[in-house]
Amino acid sequence: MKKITIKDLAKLLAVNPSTVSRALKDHPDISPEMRARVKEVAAELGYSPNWQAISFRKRRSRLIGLIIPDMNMYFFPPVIKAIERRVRQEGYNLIVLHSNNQLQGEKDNVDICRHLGVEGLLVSLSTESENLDHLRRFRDQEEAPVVLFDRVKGNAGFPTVVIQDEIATRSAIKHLAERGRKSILGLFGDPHLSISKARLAGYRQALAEFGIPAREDLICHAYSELEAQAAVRKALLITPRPDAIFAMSDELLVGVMQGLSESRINIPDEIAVIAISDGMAPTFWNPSISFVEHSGTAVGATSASFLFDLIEGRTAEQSRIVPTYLMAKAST
Amino acid sequence: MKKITIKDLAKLLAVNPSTVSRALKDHPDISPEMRARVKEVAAELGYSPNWQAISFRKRRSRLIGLIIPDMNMYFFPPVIKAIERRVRQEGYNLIVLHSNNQLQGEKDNVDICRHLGVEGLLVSLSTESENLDHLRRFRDQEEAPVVLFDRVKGNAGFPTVVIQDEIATRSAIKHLAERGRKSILGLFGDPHLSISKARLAGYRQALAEFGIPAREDLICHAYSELEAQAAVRKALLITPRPDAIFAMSDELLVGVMQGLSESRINIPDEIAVIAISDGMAPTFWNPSISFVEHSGTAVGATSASFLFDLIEGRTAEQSRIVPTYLMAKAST
DNA sequence: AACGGATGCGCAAACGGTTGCGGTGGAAAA
DNA sequence: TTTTCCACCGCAACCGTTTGCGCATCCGTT
Repeated sequence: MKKITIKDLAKLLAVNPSTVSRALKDHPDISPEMRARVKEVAAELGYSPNWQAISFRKRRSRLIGLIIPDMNMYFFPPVIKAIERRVRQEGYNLIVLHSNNQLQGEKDNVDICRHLGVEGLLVSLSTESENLDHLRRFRDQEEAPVVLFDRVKGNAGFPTVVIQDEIATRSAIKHLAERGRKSILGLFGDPHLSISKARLAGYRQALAEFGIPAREDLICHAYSELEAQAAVRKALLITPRPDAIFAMSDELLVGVMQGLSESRINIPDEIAVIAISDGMAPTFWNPSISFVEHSGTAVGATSASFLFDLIEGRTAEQSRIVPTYLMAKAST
Repeated sequence: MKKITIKDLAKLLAVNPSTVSRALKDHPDISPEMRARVKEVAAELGYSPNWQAISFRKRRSRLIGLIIPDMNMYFFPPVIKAIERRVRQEGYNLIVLHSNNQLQGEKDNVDICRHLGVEGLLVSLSTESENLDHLRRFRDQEEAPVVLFDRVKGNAGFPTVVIQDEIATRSAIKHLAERGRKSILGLFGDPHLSISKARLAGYRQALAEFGIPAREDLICHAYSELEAQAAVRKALLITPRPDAIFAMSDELLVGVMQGLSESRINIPDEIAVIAISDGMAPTFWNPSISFVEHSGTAVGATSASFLFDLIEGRTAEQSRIVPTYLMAKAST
């Protein structure tokens, strides 16, 4: 089945292709009657513009690149969904790429995006991404904006979208402190990540604020569920035993719960649990886990909107902050 | 920064663009010396071919469309990751679209794919997709293959990728029966889905095989975690109480566990639990849940490979089956 | 010496749509 | 009646790459 083109329409209507082109987009140079005729025939034959020809001619790909470190089940699914939605709203299309948490993978992905001529890049950094020159090169050579979200690097000269990491952590710790918890195990992710740093800072800050002495043996960094589980196992041996646990992410929360349920410790009587979470995982257990909501949907939507504002030159902001809310459940 | 083109190279080398084009792809008409010269200059100036021009000229988009009903956190993340990997291996790019479990969304997505000129379509159907004419039209008009995976419709004339639904279910029920469980609550998804039908069939079949009378009050269809939770709640009131639960998916398993932990029933002493799962969720609880592995990674990789085999005309198969394995844990 | 074939490159059209500019015709203004 | 002006449409170039074909040049064969 041969695709029908503007030239075909022009031949049928005995007019010039340029007239058809203009008529289809309501150019004022074309009479209303002609516009109607053209559109009628176009609709009849089911004409649909050749996307490749347009993006070639206009030198616009209408593509947005999304690079994520890894497709974990907790945070990125709603992010992707929200971004895809927003991107399509703007008439663009989304290319999703995984860096597998490796710098090389991230560089490769940037090259793919450059090759495809994407008009904007949304990046959640890999844990190896100390140096961001590959992104700078992309931004400068392609003259396309790059927005960092969630896993960002501060002061790197890129616009960023994050949650109020310190505040979110602080409100979680405050919640625990108000309930009389005094030795709070803090579980944080890769210490290279800015979110880990910020959340740890919030943790320390809150402890100080509520007069709880900070104990280094209650601060753990874990890279996976298993490591979080091991950290909890170890922490439970400390005397006196911690009376609360804070997990900075869903992944770590899962590890925490695995570690706790092993030793049949009662929540919240013996130990309270709170996390920063999208809100899904905390419902897996009984009692439900209290959490500070870190909405992937909100982060995704905000990042995409930010990117389009930059593409259109509508803003010069350096960062946007997604608010978080404390959701108290039975675990605290 | 102006992008450098073949014409630029040609001007610099004082040759014809066609020569440059051929030299870059080692066309035998071009002498080895010329090839070397061209490639050297190209590398020096960092020439990278204009993707839009190529896909326009060759009438090939090198795009694959992936339409999923909804981005749930359980099954699709590994599927997407595997597909993206495979697609990129073949030098293609992936467009991910969500139908939001609605027929209209699915149709819209197919139109987007048609418009983008995708060369193949991977579809996991929405629950509303009884009629598949929109996919048939796409396949016939675009002359591009369509592969249905996981949420498929049998006998619809499309190549499909599924797991051995009956066998997987049967092995789960067999596992329970061998452990002396006799009243097994079966939780299934939307009855319109072919996977629900097949798994229910496997359930009935296994019961018959192991001499357990089928009881309609132990068969439930749930559309969400909440509904699964409610179904469990209700089933626990039946006397005698069921001594096992089978959940056909991760989502339902979560609901089951929520329902069970409410009433503090001991697993596996009072009730055994088994599910068909990707393998992640079953580790959330203690004891770990036994499951029949339904690997999203395997389904994704198989689907993508199948699609490329069809694109290249390397196969005329009607379906591919992904094997499943019983993973016995402490819950049974 | 004439011929045939291979080798190596250039020419130009083509893909589908867009766009600056130019031209025609008719109505209004002079 | 002539001039001006605008509404409406056509002409042709152009985007970057590919490709069929043609045309030299050179080598080996008869």
